[in-house]
Amino acid sequence: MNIGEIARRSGVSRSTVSYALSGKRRVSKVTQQRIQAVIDELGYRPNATARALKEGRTRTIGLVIPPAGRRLTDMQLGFVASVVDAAGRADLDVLLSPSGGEHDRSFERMVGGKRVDGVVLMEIRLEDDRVTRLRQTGLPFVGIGRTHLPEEMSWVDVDYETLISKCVHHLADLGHRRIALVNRSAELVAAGYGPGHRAQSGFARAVAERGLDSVQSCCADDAQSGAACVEALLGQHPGLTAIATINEAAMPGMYRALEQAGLAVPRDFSVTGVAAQHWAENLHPPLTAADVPADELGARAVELLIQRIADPATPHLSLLLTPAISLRGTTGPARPREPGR
Amino acid sequence: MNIGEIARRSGVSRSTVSYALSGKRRVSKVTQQRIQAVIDELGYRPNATARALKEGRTRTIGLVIPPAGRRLTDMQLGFVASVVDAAGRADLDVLLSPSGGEHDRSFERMVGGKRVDGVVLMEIRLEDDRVTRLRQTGLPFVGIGRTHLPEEMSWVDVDYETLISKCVHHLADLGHRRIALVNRSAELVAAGYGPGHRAQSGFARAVAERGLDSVQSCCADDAQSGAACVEALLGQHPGLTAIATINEAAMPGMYRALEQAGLAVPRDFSVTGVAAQHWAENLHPPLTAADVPADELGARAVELLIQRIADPATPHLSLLLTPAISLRGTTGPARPREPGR
DNA sequence: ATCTTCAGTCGAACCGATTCGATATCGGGG
DNA sequence: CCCCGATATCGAATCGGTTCGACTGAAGAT
Repeated sequence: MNIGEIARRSGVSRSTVSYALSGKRRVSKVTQQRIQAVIDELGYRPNATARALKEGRTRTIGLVIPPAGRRLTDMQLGFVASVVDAAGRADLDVLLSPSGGEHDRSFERMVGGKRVDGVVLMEIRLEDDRVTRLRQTGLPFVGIGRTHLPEEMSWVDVDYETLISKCVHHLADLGHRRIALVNRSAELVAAGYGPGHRAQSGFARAVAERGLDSVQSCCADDAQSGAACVEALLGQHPGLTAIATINEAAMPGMYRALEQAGLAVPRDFSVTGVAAQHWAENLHPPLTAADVPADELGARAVELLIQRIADPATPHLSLLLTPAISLRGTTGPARPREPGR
Repeated sequence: MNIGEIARRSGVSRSTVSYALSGKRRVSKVTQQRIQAVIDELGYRPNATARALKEGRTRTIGLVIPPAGRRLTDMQLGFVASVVDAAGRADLDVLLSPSGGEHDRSFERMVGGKRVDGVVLMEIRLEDDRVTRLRQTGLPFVGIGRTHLPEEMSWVDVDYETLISKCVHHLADLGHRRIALVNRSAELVAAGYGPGHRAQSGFARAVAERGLDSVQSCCADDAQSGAACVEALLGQHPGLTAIATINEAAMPGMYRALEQAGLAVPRDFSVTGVAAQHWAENLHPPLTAADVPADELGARAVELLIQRIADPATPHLSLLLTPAISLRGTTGPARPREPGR
């Protein structure tokens, strides 16, 4: 059933039906009603594909998420949920593409085939092939995250560098002298994952400023790895009294390892870092952390994208958030660990 | 840049370019190469929308997820991830629609506008408007979950009824005489959410068979509610020694409440239920539970859907999984609770 | 030399909408 | 009575592909 069928049954031309539907030209009241009656009777809905072809836009945005296999972190889930939600509010559909670096088929279908009007890109690397490709096609896009040349794109991001630095200063203020950074996985950091690198440099800067002893450590995105990582850190660095981390998924395991080592948080050991607000609040005990408002970021990314789609010539905009650290009681004054603990 | 541009630059007709690309008719070697050279030079990719219009299929499937606002459970995330993954392997794109009951705009766009070749429906209710609508349009669909008339649709599902019954029997075998079911949220159950109802009836059946005392309780999908729920249960039912639950998100809170009540699991209190395998394993302590293979279910749903898309006349197929209970040590012999605990 | 066959290519129709210019009809003004 | 303008509607072109039937020319058969 198509617009021609409606036209025939209403005894008018296809263009009249189209105008009746869109209201872009006047249609007489009787005709309008006759057409509407037929439409209601048959339950007609215009074919979105045909409309997209003619109009040159699909009313769909692409959302590029990390590739299959890895589970999304709570923060990433927050991004996805809020992007989908914000898109829905703007009557845009969302096409999902799980794709990492090199030309993924689904990414290429989406971008090359012009299936979407714009793209929200997650988990951006300092050098990112997908950004290159998007720029080359001229398709509007917005990053949740940014490359090493942030002026040349639109993005929203969390200032991991400053935040981790703040965490370190907070710990130093409490008297901690030896602090570890627990980063995301080694592969991710090696691949140039932005937050991983920026956390490293913020951490390095702050420990230098405060003259602290420090350890950097990478950890896969799951609880077991988190536990193993902390266990190793405790064993190898007896003077360690605090951890700052950006690895959400590892946090529960980190707590567990501390508990098993007989270290109470925050009495014997302090933990802080950066996490989605929802995640930090729901950990047990709730984590003192810089609360990333994932929901807001995703919505903002969509706003920027909609703007770029409307006018691709608009200058690049960006939004760098530096949320405050919420004190929830997982950090406390430094207290030397007893040997063996 | 379109196929006409390629044709002009290669000095052939548009149809020849099309045939060169699709291989559906022979094209001479020289022409083939000339066309390919132009395509490579310009980086041409056929427009997916135009192709979809002509072919009458979009090579896209819709995935209907629970509406915005509620966070997805780990199991639901597993479904989403595996559906997206399986679709990608079949070179299908995934269009996301967060929509619950009554005519959501995004659902209507997707289904009414024929934006997809088929739909995977999550979180199905016993009576489900979306199923009605899909059936009416004739669009192929597969449910992850089923209505109260399962013969009339294709679906994959977990046999919550049997599984919860097994959990109860397992607890009864260990000597527990008073058992609570912690269900999903009251609103969800009231709305006719399938697993909620089936868990209720499986529970009721099993406690009747074993002549047990029982309590049924609903609980919102988050840790805090889980804690509150268990606290209330412990207070109101001193004889309670075990819980069976299907509420993943509440589990961490349930553990916490037990701990705070001074009850050790499994020494003083037993917990079991149904959860995504990954989730049960990663809880601390790991939960004795019927392990739902969420990844497999999603993939199977896509397989069924692909089949229905290829031949919509094919009889309905379904897959009801009843995974075994993995003993991970959160259930043990019943032991009377001391008063006040 | 004529007829067949076949490989290779072209032109046109089509998918289902939107949109522009043209046309028909009608009432009112001169 | 004729002309004008407004209103309502129509027909055709268009978006960018795919596909079918027809056409061309050269090779092979008779």
